[in-house]
Amino acid sequence: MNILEKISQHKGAFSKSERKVAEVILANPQQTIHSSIATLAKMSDVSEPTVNRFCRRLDTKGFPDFKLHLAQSLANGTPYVNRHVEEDDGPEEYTNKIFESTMAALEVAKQSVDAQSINRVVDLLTQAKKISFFGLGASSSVAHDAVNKFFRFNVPVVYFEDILMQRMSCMNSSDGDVVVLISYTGRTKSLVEIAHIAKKNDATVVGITTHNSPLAAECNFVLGLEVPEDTDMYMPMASRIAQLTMIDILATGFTLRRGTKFRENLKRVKDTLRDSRFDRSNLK
Amino acid sequence: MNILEKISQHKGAFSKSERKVAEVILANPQQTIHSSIATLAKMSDVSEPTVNRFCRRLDTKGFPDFKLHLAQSLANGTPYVNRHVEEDDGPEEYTNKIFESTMAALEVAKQSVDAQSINRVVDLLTQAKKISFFGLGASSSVAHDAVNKFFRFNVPVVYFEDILMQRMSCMNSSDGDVVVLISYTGRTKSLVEIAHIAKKNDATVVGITTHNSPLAAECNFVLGLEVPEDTDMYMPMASRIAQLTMIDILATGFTLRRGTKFRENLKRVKDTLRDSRFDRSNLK
DNA sequence: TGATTTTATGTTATAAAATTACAAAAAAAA
DNA sequence: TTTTTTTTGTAATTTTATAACATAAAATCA
Repeated sequence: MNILEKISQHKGAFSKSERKVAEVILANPQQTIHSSIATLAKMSDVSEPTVNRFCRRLDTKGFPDFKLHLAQSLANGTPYVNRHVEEDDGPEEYTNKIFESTMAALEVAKQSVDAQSINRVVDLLTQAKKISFFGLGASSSVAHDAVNKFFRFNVPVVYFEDILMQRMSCMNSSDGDVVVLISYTGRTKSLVEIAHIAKKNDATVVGITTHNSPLAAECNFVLGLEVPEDTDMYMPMASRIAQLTMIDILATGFTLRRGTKFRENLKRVKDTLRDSRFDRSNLK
Repeated sequence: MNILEKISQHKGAFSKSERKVAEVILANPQQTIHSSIATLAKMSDVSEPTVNRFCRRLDTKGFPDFKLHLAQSLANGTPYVNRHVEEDDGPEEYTNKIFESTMAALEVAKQSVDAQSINRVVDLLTQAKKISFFGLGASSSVAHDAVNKFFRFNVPVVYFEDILMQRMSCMNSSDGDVVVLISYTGRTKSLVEIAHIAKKNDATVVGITTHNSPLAAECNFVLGLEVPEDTDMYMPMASRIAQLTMIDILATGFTLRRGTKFRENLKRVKDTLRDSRFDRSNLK
């Protein structure tokens, strides 16, 4: 948990002197981690023990421990300050900001994920007769990517872009089939309908979506993903990336479950690509 | 710069006792940041000043400063230790490892990227008569995603999965057309051929790939992306994510270049989706 | 309101931690 | 082997952080 955020949230609960300390730290966090307790006390115009008490109120063991937490918060890809792209950012700025906000989003997504559910879904997938991946809009390419991964495993995988095809496919599904539905908002009507159809036909429906969404309600299993999305750009960005990471996790879980021999098989699948590529030796 | 990496690189230059310290730190970095110099000295079986000298050799001001650096390295998504998925990892472990290695890969990719080239490519894209996105295998879904983004901008965008269609499309391209080719290795033969064809027909060819690859050699502009890929799993993972981030960057650059009015238009595009979704109000 | 209790803050003292200065030991060079 | 250089440790000093106590401010209650 980012300690800078913690400070600003906690602000109301501080005493007058503690608030002085908080303000100084928030104003120059970078300088704080290189200061001694005496320096910080002087800067905040309070006594040294007050600074110490301030640190303890934030559940740290004391000033040195507090500095450690602070240092980590500052290092942590998740910068406290707003890293949204702004109107007059140059290429350097927006490139860095997008990388950073993507990493920050992954960090948040990581926290929101539940390993137990993942484990159960991996179970399902390894036993599935047929696996379908459907998504619409930005999530369509995620489904596309999922097929690309899972078809290597020599399981029947299905993917359609067309909603009618998706519908028909679900209509034909049956017990033992797994349908994975991908949606950031979980509010895409036709996807919710598909979930309903698939469930009626005894398929197991897995949703990669937000908790408490209509889609989540229709699914047998939900892999919740909470991702902060920068809406200034009116495009889905971080959400897709988190979804793809989830696909990676499922695929990895799948291969682990199947054991070593299976992995050798994967290597062979990969090696068949060799002929389609230029040799590494004749590179330069 | 990650201090843990620095330690292991620097290892040859350490003296015998210093190496002892290095080993103890590398073995339990998390514990180190919560230890005093005395504890660490005892653990390493050296004297306290030796630990202090060790810290200074790594260009830190002393032990406390060293701990700060270490804390930051540990916080920093890029963990030094091998975060590859192992045979007997449980769901909790592999989930966290995949998130972390993805973030680490993005950090590396971020360093490898050149804002100048991005700026030039954004220029090209805003002026293009037609934009094509092609990729094969795992990069195919990246191209798919790119179309999904760029078609919103009301520019003619083209995307085919089929290599023959890709070829024909490039054959028909001409001056003012931009062809974006996506490949992690940059060694996929048919993609290199396509690059050649497109260039011959006066299209501008942009490659999202590794520097020094056959594909890069064929392109007019290269957006280099160096991504560490965990090859244990025999599947592309981090590379796609970095490529997608690059697409986000290009799309963002594009909208920024076009100005505010254009962005209002984007909002309208997004708002047309509203009817296809369940209202947020009738959620629960 | 004034008395009393609680809470917040500072002062002084103490302990812990880190660093410096110097000396001894080990290793390398002559 | 002797001399020089480098490495390491011991002891002293300084810096830093915390504990214990005291005072001041605020809040509660009669």
